[in-house]
Amino acid sequence: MTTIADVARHAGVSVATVSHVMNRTRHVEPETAERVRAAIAALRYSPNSVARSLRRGETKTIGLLLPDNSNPFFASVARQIEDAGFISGYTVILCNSDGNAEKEERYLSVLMAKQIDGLIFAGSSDHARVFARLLPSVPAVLLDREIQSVNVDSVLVDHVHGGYLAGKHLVGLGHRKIGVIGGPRDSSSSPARLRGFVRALEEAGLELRPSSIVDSDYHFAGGRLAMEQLMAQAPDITALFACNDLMAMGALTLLRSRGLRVPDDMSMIGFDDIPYAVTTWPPLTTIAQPVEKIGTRAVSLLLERLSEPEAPSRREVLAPVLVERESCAPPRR
Amino acid sequence: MTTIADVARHAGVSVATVSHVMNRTRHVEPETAERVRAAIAALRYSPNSVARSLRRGETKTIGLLLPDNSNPFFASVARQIEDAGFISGYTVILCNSDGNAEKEERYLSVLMAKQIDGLIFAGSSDHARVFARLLPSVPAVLLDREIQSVNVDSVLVDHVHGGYLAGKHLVGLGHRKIGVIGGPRDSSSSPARLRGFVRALEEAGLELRPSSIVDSDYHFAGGRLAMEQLMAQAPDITALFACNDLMAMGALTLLRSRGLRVPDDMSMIGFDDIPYAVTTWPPLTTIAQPVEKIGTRAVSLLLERLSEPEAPSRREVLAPVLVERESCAPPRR
DNA sequence: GCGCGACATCGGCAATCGTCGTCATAGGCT
DNA sequence: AGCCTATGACGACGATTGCCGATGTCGCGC
Repeated sequence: MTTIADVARHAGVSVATVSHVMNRTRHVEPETAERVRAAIAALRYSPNSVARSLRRGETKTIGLLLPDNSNPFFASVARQIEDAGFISGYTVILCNSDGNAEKEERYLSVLMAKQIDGLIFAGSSDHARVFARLLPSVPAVLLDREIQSVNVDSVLVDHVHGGYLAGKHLVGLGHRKIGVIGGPRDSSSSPARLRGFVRALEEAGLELRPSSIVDSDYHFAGGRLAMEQLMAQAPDITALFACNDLMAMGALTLLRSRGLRVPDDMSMIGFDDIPYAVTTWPPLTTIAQPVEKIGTRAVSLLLERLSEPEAPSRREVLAPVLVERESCAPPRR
Repeated sequence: MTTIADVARHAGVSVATVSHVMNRTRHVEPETAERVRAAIAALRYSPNSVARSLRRGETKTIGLLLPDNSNPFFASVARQIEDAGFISGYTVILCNSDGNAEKEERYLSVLMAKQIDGLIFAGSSDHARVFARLLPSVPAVLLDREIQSVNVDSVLVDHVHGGYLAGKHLVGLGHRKIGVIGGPRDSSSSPARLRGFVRALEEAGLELRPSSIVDSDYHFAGGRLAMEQLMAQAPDITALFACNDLMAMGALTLLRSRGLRVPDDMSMIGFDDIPYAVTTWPPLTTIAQPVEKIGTRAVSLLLERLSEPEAPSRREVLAPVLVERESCAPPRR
């Protein structure tokens, strides 16, 4: 390891001068500066960020804590965040909590110990506890959650509106008996999507019978299972709203194995617009979350807070949009 | 920020004692230790990892540099690596290079400056340069690449064998005219897969006509396009080998839009076994890469090297396996 | 034209960030 | 006296930065 002292010696100046040359933090005689730069190049010196962080009190690192980076939705968000962060000179530490509160807490402790400059947190279920203890001590941006606290901003998606769009679309096509596959009850998103969906039905004078809704887990296999149960409970439905695309895809598979065709026998709409929604047959009509925006806005909010720690906390609400593909049609019966 | 000195003061001992209590690095009178622990708890003290890293010369951090974490294959690998690393007390810095050599180099510099303890690198194309300059200075594990160098291990998948399995499977079903959609020529994997595939054909006395192979880019849209071109160039093929699942899925979509049915009119086999391969209709027969193994083995190799820096470098070859689903059948004509 | 003080320019010393490990020391025991 | 045992003091680790000192430049008054 070559250090700044080696460079200083090699260039015949003090370490202070080397530091000032690197950081352009005060004027240095051009000739001297050149000598320093030559020494840096000759020794292939690269400053030790750990030492720098200790001294400066900032690590140029942000923590990204989410349930599962292999879920395509989070994968995209993570990608956006990593990109946006890197452009601004920040590096991202990736953490997968599986939505497990205990894991979240462990990760948070590690991240705090590592002195991250900021945190982007996609919590899953109930973690008010975690928040209360740890969050306010580091600038943070919450995804799809909010708490009232200094230092914590939120990027939210208007799930209620998304659900409403989904309902409106199906109702508009003429469907009257509609089934639903819900996500986890303790997620922030699924209940909201449902709420909006129900409102759309009500506006059309329809109601959602308890028998035509089955809760599941946001996964492919779960969607398949839920669809099976739904067929048994509510065989007369002509359309389906799945609270995310993965479950919609699972449901699609089940329908096909039963010889039912989409959209002829059953219309189907999902939520998220993951990249694989175009991959099914028929391509899935869905409510798109603005993934790129979520990531880039989260980073922006975080960076702005870093530069202005005392600003009032902000919540940014992004609008989902309906993406019509080919899995919805008017009912035949 | 509370520091070890605050704890020492609060407990009425020296900082050395506090440190030794935390790290169990020398005997401390139980009573004193208890007092120290109480102080730690009372002050909610957590040691500053940055200072610790500077002092100890290790950061408990590994860098993960890959083309794109939103590609489902890499997403899964990243997940495995993050999990395995965390269990052993390591934290992961995520970097996306897009396979761009310049970006790779920039990321590597940053990672080195941050004093990562080790690197897991899924390089994409030509980066001998990058390697030569930077790699040997940090313990590293290469995914799907190898270079001869101390300090660098490799986890490889036997792509040749995978391609061979694919070819064998199609030939075994009776196909004689087979099309291929290739990946990027400069990737490490695609040419190898092709090589194995061709060997399987040759063993059956078949040859791969140049007109029945189209190169693409490993993406969904690329696969769709390639399939279109292939239909024009080689309309008589009865089966297709796509060098990855995403392209297979694209091809599938195109076939469907042309009114062709899989596997009745065209058999199709992919490569990777991404989670969405079960999601298509029909579910995709494919050559599975052992994703979990890739991640966990990479971490193991890295940790072993960290504990034994001078050990001879190792290459670990993992075997892909055929996963039969429903996209292949004997030819009808 | 000369002498002197004010001021700008440039570089080095040393303190500092928080932790850990080595060496030193005080006390109690045999 | 000699030897443990338990703990404390202190100097790295590598970089940044406030402060001071040395040198050079300039202007002014006589």
